[in-house]
Amino acid sequence: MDFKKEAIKVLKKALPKQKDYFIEIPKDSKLGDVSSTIAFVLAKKKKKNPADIASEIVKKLKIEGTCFSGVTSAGPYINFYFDRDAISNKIINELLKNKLIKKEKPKRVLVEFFHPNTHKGVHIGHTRNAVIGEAISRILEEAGINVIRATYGGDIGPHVAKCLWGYMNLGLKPEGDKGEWLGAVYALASKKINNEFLKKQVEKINKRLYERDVSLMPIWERTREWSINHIKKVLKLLNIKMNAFLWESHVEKDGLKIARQLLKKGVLKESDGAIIADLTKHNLGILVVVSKEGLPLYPAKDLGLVKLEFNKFKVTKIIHVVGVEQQFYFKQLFKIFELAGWKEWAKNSIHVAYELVDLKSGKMSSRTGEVVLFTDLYEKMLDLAKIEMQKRNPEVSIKTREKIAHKITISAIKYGMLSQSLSKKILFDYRDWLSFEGDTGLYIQYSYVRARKILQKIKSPMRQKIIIERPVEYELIKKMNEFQSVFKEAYEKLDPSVIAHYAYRLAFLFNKFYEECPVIGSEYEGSRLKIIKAYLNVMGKVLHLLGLKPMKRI
RNA sequence: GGGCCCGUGGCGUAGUCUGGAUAGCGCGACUGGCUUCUAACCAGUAGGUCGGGGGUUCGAAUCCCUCCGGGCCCGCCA
Repeated sequence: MDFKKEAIKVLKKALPKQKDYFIEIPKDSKLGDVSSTIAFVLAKKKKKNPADIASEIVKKLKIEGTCFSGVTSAGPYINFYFDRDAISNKIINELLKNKLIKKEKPKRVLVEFFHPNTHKGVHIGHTRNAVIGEAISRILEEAGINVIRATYGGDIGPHVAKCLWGYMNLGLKPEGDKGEWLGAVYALASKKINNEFLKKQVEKINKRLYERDVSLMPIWERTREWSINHIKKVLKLLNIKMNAFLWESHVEKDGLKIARQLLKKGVLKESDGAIIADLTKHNLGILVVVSKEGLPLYPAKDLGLVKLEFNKFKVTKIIHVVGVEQQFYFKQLFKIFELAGWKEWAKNSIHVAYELVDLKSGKMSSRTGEVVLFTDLYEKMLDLAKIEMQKRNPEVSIKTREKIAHKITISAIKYGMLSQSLSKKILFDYRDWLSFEGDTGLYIQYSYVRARKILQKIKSPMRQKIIIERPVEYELIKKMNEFQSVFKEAYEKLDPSVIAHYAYRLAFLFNKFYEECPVIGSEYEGSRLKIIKAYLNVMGKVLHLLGLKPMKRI
């Protein structure tokens, strides 16, 4: 139900010639459900007092037969009021049909996200990326799009060479999760490799990797597998199901070939023995594609990747969820697509940029080991959730408690990563994250569980009509009515934080409703039951879009 | 030198695209509310030059200009 359109219909009859009716939704329902500031504009033209104009307009407005029950002028503002019961019935009935979103024509889109490298740890920066990517995937799916989830990681190159150097020379023994342990080896090796002699050794290993030196392959394959297992473990904990794992080692050869072809075609050129893209004409500087050693750099690999992604997966669009620090790089890359004559690929490659997760001490660095690993955060939060569960619900079996604690933890991590705007850095602090109070994932889940519990306990049939007894009921219904426009905004911007912010406002109003409006045994039981059902529909959808599993109990 | 982003109470953050009626919210502090649908909740109090200055406008946190502070990117990492 679009409130603004309803108000425009009424205004149009009295003022047919206007292009814009300056409609807005007042923050405070006391000031109306919809309002117009058109009097300001007309006052200026006619050189009259806006308040007088507003009251003149109001006299001309006819609301009989519309969904409005009143319209008044408050100074220069024209405020429309609904018949709360009637409009609430209309909204709730719409929401109960559960067709909340209009589906688009089916299309195939590839969302590329997460991007952990092998031979390095999976840290909370990767986690933000993964959670954003998954939420974007779900938003697209909700709109009717067929989504391919893919992750693309570096399993070859200097960082792998360093790690392998450490593995072969530092005499360390694998312990615990071997993939995670490799991350530590990488950090230690980075510290040790501090002179030209050792750097040369690492360079040699790197070269042998690209040459697929048979003496190095078993060790590379084995360690790579450890990392991939760890990466899959993290994805499982986050409940993310990837359709494709793409690795640099799969695309680097083809990428190199393409780079050489583009060199021949004159799209790329040679400089100091390297192959570069000279984009200075386009104000995009210079990008080195192949090193003077003849090794494919990141851009070359991306050339191979884009071909694989568009051709193999038959998608019309690729969304790259990658940190904002690579924004300039993606502009360069997409420009190369254009210059190479791949117009469709250039047009349909999108970079969704988000800010990084930093520590209070500064940037995270796998190289120095200055990172918060995903598993560290997860385990600390899980322990806390378990302790709280034990305090609150000691009667519940340990097994059930553990399951619930896991869900609480994942909800908190995901919501925490999503509720901040994409353009804002997350300054990670354990004190903030080790709390399940206030604006957290648990708050959202808690409101949902409360709604569910009431529903379970009610046996009486649903009353046919909504009766608004308390203002909060009306506020909650209006908030639920916003879902479609909120979804549309998130979809158009490819920004899940829009949904997360909405989730909090919605849960906030529900908790208030819960506090103020007894349901079971109340004379409004039937009406409120319907509100709760609608809430479960809307919040259920919202939780899903955020990648959260709706909880049955806490 | 070129480009991008951020700056809102002690801390964190929404609102900025699309200007509108007293700038929302969380944490922290203080106060009150569980024999009542689970209080990881709710209500209330204190706390704000919306980084500074100029401009546009009937009206600016929001648009434009400028300055300040912080972060990121720009030839052989990814």
